[in-house]
Amino acid sequence: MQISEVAKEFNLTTDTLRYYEREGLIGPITKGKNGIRNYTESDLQRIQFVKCMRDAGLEISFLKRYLQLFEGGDNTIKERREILEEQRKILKEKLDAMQEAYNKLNYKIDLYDKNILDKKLM
Amino acid sequence: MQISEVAKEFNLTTDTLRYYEREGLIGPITKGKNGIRNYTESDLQRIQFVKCMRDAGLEISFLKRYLQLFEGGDNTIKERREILEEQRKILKEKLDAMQEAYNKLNYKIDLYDKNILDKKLM
DNA sequence: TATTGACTTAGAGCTAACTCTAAGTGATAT
DNA sequence: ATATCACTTAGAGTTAGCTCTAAGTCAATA
Repeated sequence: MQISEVAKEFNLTTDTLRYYEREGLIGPITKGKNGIRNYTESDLQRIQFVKCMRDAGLEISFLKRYLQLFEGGDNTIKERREILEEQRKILKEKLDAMQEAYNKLNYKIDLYDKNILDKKLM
Repeated sequence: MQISEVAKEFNLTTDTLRYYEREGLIGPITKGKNGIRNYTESDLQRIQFVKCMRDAGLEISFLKRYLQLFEGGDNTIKERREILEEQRKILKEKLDAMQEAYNKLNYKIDLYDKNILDKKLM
């Protein structure tokens, strides 16, 4: 599969895909003798994972470290687990903060609908 | 209330508080004749709102626009409601993406705990 | 054969949101 | 009186994560 198709499939730009590769999040993608990237099924699986985690706001540096450990084989399992747990904790905190803001927005919109705005509160 | 106390209370830096003021998210904070900022109760309420929304990832440009409309009085109510709704939608999408990643992390950690790792999956 | 269009590279540029620096003021503690 | 400390300003610097530019290759179509 060619880079533009992959980009389309995952709603990324080709620049971003090459950038992720440079950063070591994916690949290196094998190239035909014309130098053109050809993405395999397992490349796509990896991109899917990266995309999901990036959409949730996980940092590239974390993903890079985790995926490098993954390449490192079974003796990295313990550390991998730790990293995942640490990221889960960070994610949970963000989720809670966002849920709080979401509730607040809902409440506010409700006040607008009921026309009972307190002029002192934003 | 003095800037450093406010910073402590909301877990922000004094730099950030002055930055928010420059950007028009809060204030202008009134100053004593020595030029030192003195935050009022209503300044704190506003900072609380801004902090909550920023923690959820809402952009400064949105907050600025919303709060300026707020200053504009009752004839901005319609537009304010629209902005809130637009931001709620964006927030909902992010929340969903994060929930998905969170579930995936939970699942993965579970696999690590049960020692049933598929070597092909990250 | 000429041009179009997708691909390649290295590296520069951009944006949001801070964060820091330098130079200065003014009140309090020794 | 001198030093310390929190505050002030304008403006420069930083970071993450892209995003764009320029120059070039190659295959397919007019």
